[in-house]
Amino acid sequence: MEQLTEKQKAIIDFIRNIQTNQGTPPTMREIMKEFGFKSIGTVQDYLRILEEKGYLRRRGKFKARFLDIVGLTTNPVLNVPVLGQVRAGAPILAVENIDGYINLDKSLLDNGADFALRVKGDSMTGAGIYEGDFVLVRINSRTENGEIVVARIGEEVTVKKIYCDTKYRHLRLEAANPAYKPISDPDIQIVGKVVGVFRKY
Amino acid sequence: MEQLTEKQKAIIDFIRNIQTNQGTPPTMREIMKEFGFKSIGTVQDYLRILEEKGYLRRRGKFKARFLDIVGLTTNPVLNVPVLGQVRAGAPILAVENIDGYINLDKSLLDNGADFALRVKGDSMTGAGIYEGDFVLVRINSRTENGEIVVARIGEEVTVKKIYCDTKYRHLRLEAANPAYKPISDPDIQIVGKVVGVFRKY
DNA sequence: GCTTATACCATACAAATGTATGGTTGTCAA
DNA sequence: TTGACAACCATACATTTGTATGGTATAAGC
Repeated sequence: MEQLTEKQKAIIDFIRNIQTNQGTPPTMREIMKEFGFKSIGTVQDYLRILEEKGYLRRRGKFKARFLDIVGLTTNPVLNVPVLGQVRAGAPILAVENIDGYINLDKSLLDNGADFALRVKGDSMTGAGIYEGDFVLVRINSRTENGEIVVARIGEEVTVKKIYCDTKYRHLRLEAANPAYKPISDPDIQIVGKVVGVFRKY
Repeated sequence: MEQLTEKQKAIIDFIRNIQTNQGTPPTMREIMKEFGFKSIGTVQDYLRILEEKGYLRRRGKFKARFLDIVGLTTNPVLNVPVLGQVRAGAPILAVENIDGYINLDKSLLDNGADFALRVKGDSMTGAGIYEGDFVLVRINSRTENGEIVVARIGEEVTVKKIYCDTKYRHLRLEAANPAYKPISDPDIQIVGKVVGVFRKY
């Protein structure tokens, strides 16, 4: 694709932003206002150039808001619930456990996620998961030895590495922090596999 | 929510369909055509009813293609470019450096992000940032000592902790991995501050 | 010097699109 | 039978929005 100047790039970024945020592209006059142009002709020039360079397409003549950004992945967005405190007895995804929702680009995850969980404690710092991080969890995904999972023991929900002691036929949870001991409780219930982590600074 | 008749439901389904498929809602006359109405007034009636019943909203008067389907409204989404290889000389956000785009829920970040970068190497594992992680970066944000930043030295772009040696009046980059030595290059250029991390398993 | 490209401005006009107003017909409940 | 409501039609008009045309200034390249 041909080079764009700074200004040209700013224009196409603006169009892309409006498109994704309000679900419809801007009009030429809206672009004009945004960039402080005093003439609509200026915008016409930019759009013509962007079209010639292959970054834009127009669908039909005289159509309002019919700019198409070439290559704009209208990425499917995943809407996952964020779990708060989990109450005893209640199923993990019960409405009363849900704290809110976040959106995530599907392309960030291979197979989607069923919920998110805010991490408490420092038991997984050795694996790069810190207190306050969001972990994204896929329920009922097949897990391998050593993978990071969300498990439930009674009303406690934790993030740990899972191991299966085939000899004794029970599950073992291990922290990624030497300060914590492995857990081998017969009541361990694997909720799902951690498929992503998000941290905010 | 109030009940809809068959026809009313068909209308809103059509609007939803057009919105998701072509990225912009239909005009009233397009709706008219689709359903074979002979008068624009018919569509006006339907839209009024759907608005009264709470299934539709209009943004502004006399605006083209500004129907909003209630409930389809996704949270504000940030569309950030993902940087690939950075070429020498080129400004960091030059089009040729951009590998693609990802969408992120705005609520995940306090002040937005300007671009994302795929992490290379293991120099920040001590801070929970691993090879392959995406870091989200805000350009020109004020940085404090010890914060994680993206810096540029020539055509190399790295993620490190930043420190200002006031005594010697120069910047120092430190890895979060004892295997790496601090960098004190006069050409260090701070690109932005790391405001988020995302990792996929 | 000439051409080309970028980056603007100004204005008139055409087409699309939303709005306002006032109808008709049929059904169903009070 | 009256009234409310859904489901239409018709037309004039206001406003937005895209198009067309013709400018100016500056810098780069031949």
